[in-house]
Amino acid sequence: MSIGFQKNLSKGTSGSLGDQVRDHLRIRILGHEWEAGGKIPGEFELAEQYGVARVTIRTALRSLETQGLIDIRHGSGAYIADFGDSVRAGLQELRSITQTIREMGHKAEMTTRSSEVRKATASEAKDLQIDEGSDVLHIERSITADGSVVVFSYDTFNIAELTPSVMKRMSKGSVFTALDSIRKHPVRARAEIHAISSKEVGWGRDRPRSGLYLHLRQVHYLRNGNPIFTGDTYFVEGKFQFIIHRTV
Amino acid sequence: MSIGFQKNLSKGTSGSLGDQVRDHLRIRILGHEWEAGGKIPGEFELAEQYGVARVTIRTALRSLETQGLIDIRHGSGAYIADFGDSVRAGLQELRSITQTIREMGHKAEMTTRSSEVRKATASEAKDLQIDEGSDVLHIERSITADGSVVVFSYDTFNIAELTPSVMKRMSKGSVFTALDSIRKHPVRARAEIHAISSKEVGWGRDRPRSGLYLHLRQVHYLRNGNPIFTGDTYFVEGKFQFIIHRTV
DNA sequence: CTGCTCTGAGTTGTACTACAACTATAGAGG
DNA sequence: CCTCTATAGTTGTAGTACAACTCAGAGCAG
Repeated sequence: MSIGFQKNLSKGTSGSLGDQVRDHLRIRILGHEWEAGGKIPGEFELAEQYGVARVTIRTALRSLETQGLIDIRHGSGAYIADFGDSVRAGLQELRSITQTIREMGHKAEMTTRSSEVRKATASEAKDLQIDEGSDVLHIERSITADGSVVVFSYDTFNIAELTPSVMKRMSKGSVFTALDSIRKHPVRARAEIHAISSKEVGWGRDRPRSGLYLHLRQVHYLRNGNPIFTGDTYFVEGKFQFIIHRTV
Repeated sequence: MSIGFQKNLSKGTSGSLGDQVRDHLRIRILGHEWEAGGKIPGEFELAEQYGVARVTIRTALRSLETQGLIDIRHGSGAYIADFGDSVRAGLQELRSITQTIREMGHKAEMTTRSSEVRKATASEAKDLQIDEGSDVLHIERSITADGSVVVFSYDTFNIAELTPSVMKRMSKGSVFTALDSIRKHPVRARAEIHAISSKEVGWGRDRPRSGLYLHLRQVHYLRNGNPIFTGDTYFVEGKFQFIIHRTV
């Protein structure tokens, strides 16, 4: 039985066949199609399901193994890595925060505090690989899960990579889906992680008393290696469970 | 020209050929054999260098791409991801802390504060998938880089997986190299990340004033899926630069 | 000379086949 | 009941072939 793969998913997915299969398999895994520790179908059967060659399945599985989602055992099969439900909030997967919150079963809302075009600072120019003083778009937002603030973010975009319509979109919804519409979806990010205790970060009456945050200083890159935007994201400690899967 | 691969590296490496090639290529990449953004040899040439099939090279490259070390472009080649030097401290790579410190060019020292066999708590028993009250080995250590404390760690091992000689080794050197000697090297870890401000964590006169730590709550797993040890690792904020590469 | 299109060599992506290496299970034999 | 062995099933590696894509250079039009 074929899944009718390319036709069903040609809109939402992109990249090579192997990448499409990987993304589709990830959805099936996170959707609990197989129980934790359970065995997924063999490579031959998956190849038949998707209507692709076994080598294509293998590239997808290899990627999922490196991400820690599955465990491939020679001569036996591929098994769902037993990490419990928390796998969904994997830090190393570059995904929309709001979307992640929603997939965990909570209600996510985003509020834009300010959005302005200004000149790049020295640090921003260096990260974005542009000249100091070039125009950048700076956005300050907060994200809530089930009504309580979990994230404060300060993002700065290289305006040369954007279009006016995208800039408008970003104030309303997810940054990632907005960038997706002009095929400028970042495929890679480099993040520095810090613990910080500060009263200066958040705003509003819902700002946490403790002032304790997990701070991600990020630079997002396109497939061609160019940086598209940089930002400081502050996760309110205790409100957002951060999981990371470490592999050899 | 062949690298004489299997012979040179059969001691230090393990796993499939693809894993060995991946590990060797990672060393070459981190050793700056190619400049950032530069192109590495083609798959055919690498296959010839290592004396393996192209499909084996591809599995290794695919893994390195998922880890964010390289960027593969269809019809063009594989390029070194331009992240600067900081790639060496990648959080998602499961490696010895002391070894990571040394590779960054600093002097690493480890001090064991205490090492005792006791009964597992409920939480430890759950993480290690053993019965509550089973014997576990609990070790408290601190790690310094260039003389200043960067890490306090509290680790708890499932004693059933250990041998007496390994337990002695672990008090002296790296946990990972000790476990390697009995082929119980963890291949995967699940870590929760927290920001914490506490005076209770560290000890000694070098304990940081701020009490601000990046807290990793980890469970380490063997290839067969069994947990081998769990632990709380506290990184002194500001002393250790944490980098994470996020990919789609 | 400048700028454009097109061609072609080079590279990665996918398909197919074949066999080696390994695993897990069932069954024979003690 | 236990141990060993045979065997079917699965992943790992090799080899070949071609498709899809990239990039630089040749060639042409202006």
